[in-house]
Amino acid sequence: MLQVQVLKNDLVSVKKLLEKKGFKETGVVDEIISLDEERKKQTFNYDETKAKLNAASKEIGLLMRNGQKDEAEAKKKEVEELKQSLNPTEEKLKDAEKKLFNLLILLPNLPAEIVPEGKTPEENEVVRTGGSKPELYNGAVPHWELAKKYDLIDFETGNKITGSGFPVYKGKGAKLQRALIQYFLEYNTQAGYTEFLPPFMVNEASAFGTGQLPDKEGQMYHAKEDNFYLIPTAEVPLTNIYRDEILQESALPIKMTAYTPCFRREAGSYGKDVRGLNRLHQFDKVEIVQIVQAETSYEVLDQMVEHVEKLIQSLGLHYRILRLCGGDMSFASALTYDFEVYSAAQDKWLEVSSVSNFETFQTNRLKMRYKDANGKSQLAHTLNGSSLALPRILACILENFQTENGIHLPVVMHGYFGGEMI
RNA sequence: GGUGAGGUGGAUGAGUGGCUGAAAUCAGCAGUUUGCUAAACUGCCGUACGGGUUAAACUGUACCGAGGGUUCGAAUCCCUCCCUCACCGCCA
Repeated sequence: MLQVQVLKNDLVSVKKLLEKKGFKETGVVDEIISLDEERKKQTFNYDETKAKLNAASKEIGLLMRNGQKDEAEAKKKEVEELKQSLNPTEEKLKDAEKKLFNLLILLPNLPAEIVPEGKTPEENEVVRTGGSKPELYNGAVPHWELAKKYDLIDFETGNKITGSGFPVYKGKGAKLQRALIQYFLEYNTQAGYTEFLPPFMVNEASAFGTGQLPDKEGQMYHAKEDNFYLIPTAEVPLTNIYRDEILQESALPIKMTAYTPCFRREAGSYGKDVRGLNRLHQFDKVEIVQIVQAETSYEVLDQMVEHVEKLIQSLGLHYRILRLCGGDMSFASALTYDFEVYSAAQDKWLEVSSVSNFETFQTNRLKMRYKDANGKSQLAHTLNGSSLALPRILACILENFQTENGIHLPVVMHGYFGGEMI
């Protein structure tokens, strides 16, 4: 959620930035500003009347104690009139506040200056490419066939017990998945991230805090009876750990990592790249989250990008890093880098990580602040990234390292997996 | 699921209608004192939104789990909901 003050400071640039993000109804911004004026005006009226009322009540108390009953009764009549005038003011105030809030939550975060213009994924900017493109042998096949051949993943059974997009990992497939999670967590904790194992369901306030609600309402699984949401990413429970808190500046940066399964309904994307592990309703992911001072967040973003890049490099995968264009970025993000890994048998780039700076967009909702050097509390910045999402990494490992004799795993995984080949 | 007890500032915890934005203690911050550490003493020490100011000072309102209600006046009384703890039942 943006701060009204930010909108007021530079109305023209804010509108331009919103348009860059693909938000067209910039008239909303004008409405917000006038509603804020109304809010202030009514706040003033309300407070003033309330002050008079409070003073009168105090007097009544005094009069009563002195036994001046008649005077007290007269005062009560006066108060009655004041109260009458308070009601409409209070209503106007509440109304303005509510309208203001409802409009504010519609606005996406403003994109950073270096975010490229554009509306579609094709307009994302390739920052750099790394690793080398694998040479496949003649009989190479896509990962879903390899999964079947080596009995690693059973999509049909997942279909039976739940539905499509809920694969069953089996034998060495399950073990490799576990080994990858273990490796990723280890890699993150060695870089100073504290490991967490958070709840996989969150309440409404948490889902709102990180921006999933109301923007992604239909994309989360919802347990209606308890009003809990299955997490679409560990970002939600992790970031919410510090909701409603004022942190000491010395406690920053806070660095967290967690493995969780992620649940996404993926409504509206049926039939699109859903083959095999490409797009699932439940998948595993190791996430990193940082809470930092405002001044350092872009530096930290670069560090996180580098952190993820090295992890992908260590797996020997061919990858590229994209700076997302305004139209392809998520609602809450100010700057996002996507990592895509080359899936050799599919001849496709698959997104395996998304690293973003949210600036104060989340912390404004979360009321997550810190006391700066002057003792003033200000909103912290939050960042997060995948490190890494499992299924597509698994798909690429299977495809890119397949040989006639089996799948030759990346060296770094040998120890974690307890073997070199599948 | 049943019964009982509770939800107060960073923590512990007092407070059953006005003198309570809230005692006290601890933690924290600043200072004084004493070779150092420690201790003692003094002061400060919630948040949000307004007014005010160059900035402060100062000042108004709201907030004692959440939302309603009673009252001139509510942390305090009433209602609804949420949560926590203890015991019982069920159970990984």
